[in-house]
Amino acid sequence: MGTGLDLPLDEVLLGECISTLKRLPPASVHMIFADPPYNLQLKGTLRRPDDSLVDGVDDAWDQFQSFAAYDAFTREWLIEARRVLRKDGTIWVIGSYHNIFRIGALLQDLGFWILNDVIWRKANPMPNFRGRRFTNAHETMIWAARGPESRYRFNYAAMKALNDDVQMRSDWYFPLCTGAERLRDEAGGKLHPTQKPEALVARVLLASTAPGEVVLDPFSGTGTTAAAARRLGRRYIGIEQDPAYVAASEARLRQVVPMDESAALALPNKREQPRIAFGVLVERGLVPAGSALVDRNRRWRATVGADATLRCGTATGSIHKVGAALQAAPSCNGWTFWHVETADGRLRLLDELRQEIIGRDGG
Amino acid sequence: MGTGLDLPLDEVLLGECISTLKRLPPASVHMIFADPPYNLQLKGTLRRPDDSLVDGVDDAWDQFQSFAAYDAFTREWLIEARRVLRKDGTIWVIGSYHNIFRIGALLQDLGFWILNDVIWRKANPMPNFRGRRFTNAHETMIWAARGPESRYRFNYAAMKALNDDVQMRSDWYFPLCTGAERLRDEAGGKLHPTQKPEALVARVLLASTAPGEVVLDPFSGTGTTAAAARRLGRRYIGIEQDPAYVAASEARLRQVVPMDESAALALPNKREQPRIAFGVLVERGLVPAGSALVDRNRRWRATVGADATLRCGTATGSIHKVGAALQAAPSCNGWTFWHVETADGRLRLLDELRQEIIGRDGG
DNA sequence: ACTAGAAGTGAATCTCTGA
DNA sequence: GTCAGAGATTCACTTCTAG
Repeated sequence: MGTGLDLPLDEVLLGECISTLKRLPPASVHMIFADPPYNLQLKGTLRRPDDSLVDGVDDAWDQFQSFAAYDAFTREWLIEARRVLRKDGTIWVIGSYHNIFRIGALLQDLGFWILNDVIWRKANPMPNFRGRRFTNAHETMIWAARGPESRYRFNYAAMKALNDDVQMRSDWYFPLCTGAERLRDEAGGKLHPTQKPEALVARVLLASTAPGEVVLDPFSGTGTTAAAARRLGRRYIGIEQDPAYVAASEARLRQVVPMDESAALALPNKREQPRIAFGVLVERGLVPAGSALVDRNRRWRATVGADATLRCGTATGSIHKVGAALQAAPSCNGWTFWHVETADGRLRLLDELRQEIIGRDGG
Repeated sequence: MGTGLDLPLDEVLLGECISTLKRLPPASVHMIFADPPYNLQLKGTLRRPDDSLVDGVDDAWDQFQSFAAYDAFTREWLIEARRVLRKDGTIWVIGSYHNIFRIGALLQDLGFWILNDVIWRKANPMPNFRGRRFTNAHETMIWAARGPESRYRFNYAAMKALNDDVQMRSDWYFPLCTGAERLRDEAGGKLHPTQKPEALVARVLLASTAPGEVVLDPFSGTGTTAAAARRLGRRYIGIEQDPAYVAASEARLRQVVPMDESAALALPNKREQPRIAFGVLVERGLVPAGSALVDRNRRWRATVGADATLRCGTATGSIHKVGAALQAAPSCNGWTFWHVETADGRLRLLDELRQEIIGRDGG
């Protein structure tokens, strides 16, 4: 056991992933974005949990050995990631067909609850040079909550806004990280083999974190997650075992200018807005006691009581209950069902009146 | 041990998947297409915002006690599938995030060699009605050879021809199986809860089989694989445990008219309409978060958020909504209303920037 | 006959707060 | 922990119905 750390913030920690994770306090980060090694066969740098090197091998038996070693490594860092994750936090893991199936199965085995798999469709993938397969034009990200009961964060309204007011789908289209964004080594080549586009990670952060929350990347690499977090006003912790990448990250992060707080703030979900009781509208005289509410088609007309209950025929109760009863529906959102009639005969939705109050004094 | 079968051709066999597979001779089929149970684990009922009921998959065949039970079942049918597959044959398995990771890991564990994962992007997926996740807009197909040394078939030229003479990518865009193609029960409802579009399976067959070769579907359902195979001049074997589905398949297959290969390759390849959201301009930095947009007369100035929402006074929302709110108009096309200011003080319409992106990579 | 609008539907792990 | 109640939530496409 190494020395435990208080939660270090806005740092890229130099160290091996699993042992460094073990030094972080439990239930301390809001979100984890992980881009783990894809496959031992390709890289040859995979280490067993005891830190011994796994040799590249290609016969069937050793193939199995390799998968087992990869699984052991994956299981161990995922266990630590789950420990470090707050109860209602989520994890994102990106991979390709070489490793993502093993990761997904282990996530499920360890109790994580998959929320979506999200496809990164590459605008400019590398072609298949030998013409023996389909162009490998995507990677897969798994988004999972800590468990099935987690009350995780999903910035639905922000994602919808980002997608021209229709729900964001599970397939995302982004170009590869190229050009000026790509970090270079001294020879002008790419510094890191798999640097991810910052825009991809930014959408992940925008979807599943709030400004000020803490994002952990256990395979930090060139610091893309940290850079996106810093730009969007999130706190970050990176873990990276290669000192050259840590140094490059730090240089990179010094160049990142955080955006204005107001720009980083996403459109709030309606559930997150302050709750206004219908009674407030009555008390403030926007809907006077004794006045009438009608539905969109003026099919029903209900009377408002001084205690903010509605009455329509035999139905009595909250705006929701009466709306549901009249339509014989299992439920009804009274805010978007009932209207007041203005002096000139137009209808105004209760929800509009509520929005005015929220806009005026924040509830 | 049941009685062994000679290879039955162009039949849908009535029987349970694993025991029926065991009766087929080894190394006898060229390709397997499998659409196994997804193990959805749906709990309650789900209603649309209009209170209508969603008809979920609640069939007994999709119920498993645990991941372990699902894995045991999967392992067993995959072992038999591998036995039945010819040495140079390939297998396709389709699934969603509920099951595909387990299937992929087991394929690897059993010695299959993954060639690609292919994404079926749905043109018209069911939305996420509660706004708690991304629209689940795709399913995943894994394509694997029997082993790493297999000399598998891949009809590279045919795929390229189908895709306007560029390499076929690993993300495919198809609509759901609806309308006249969808088999109906006596009440006019869907006969099978998960019938796949024949066009999807047809592309699979065109990619990885030759005319006259034998295609096996161990979860035949309504016989989509058989129908596609018959239409494309391949031989087929289906296995299906529900007699009603077997009967429906046979009626369906009688209607299928075989076509020749050149006609199949000349089929129109419906392309997706490129749709650019304003969020794409923000994410790619063409309109950076925190920057300002103005209208033609510079009467209004709005700030761009990281989620592509605009903010101008109390108005917040999409470029369209904020434009409408400021003008007190019922609607507004934000693309032709808002401008960015260039360094030299000129105005550039958002619509121009969008056209540049469309021209560059189709979004 | 044609068109506009309404109705229906698809592999879905689909809420959250406060008492 | 449970439970009641407030209240948030849909896209693309096909088929049907009314005019």
